[in-house]
Amino acid sequence: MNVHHAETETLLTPSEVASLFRVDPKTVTRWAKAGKLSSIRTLGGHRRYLESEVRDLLGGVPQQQRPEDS
Amino acid sequence: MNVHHAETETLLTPSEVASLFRVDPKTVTRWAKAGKLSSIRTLGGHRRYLESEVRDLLGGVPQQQRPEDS
DNA sequence: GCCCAGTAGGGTAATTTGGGGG
DNA sequence: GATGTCCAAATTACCCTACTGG
Repeated sequence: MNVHHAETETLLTPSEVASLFRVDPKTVTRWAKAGKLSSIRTLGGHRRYLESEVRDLLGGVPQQQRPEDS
Repeated sequence: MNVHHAETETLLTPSEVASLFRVDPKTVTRWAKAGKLSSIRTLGGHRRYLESEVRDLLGGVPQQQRPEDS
């Protein structure tokens, strides 16, 4: 059981997530709006993202597509 | 296990890789599909490429060092 | 309260994707 | 076999102004 408490979860800012994916911060916002990425809201309305989820979505290890995969 | 920190890896866009190789961006996509080049996907399906791998594939051509990397 | 980099929001260009044919 | 081009649709980047975070 590795259930971490939310308060111990590291949060990332939009620009930090954007840098990891090499996209614009606005694009990360669209992902959150589209439900592709979960987000926490500050009391002022700014979004924060779960580092663990972002790392998971990054895939960690890039993959090479196989030529004969159809 | 040798899990590299892909999240610290600098990523390149398709057009950037295409410019470095002096080919059409579509050609870079074909390289990725053929498994000749590893790639990461954004949540929207766009590909991002590892700068280190691209540099390596460029064949030992000395690259211009950037003055500031922060 | 002021400062200012970052973010939200909305709108418009630019890029990328995938397929097909040369 | 590999590459460049055309097409339509989807995704992303850049523009602005106003507000939040520290």
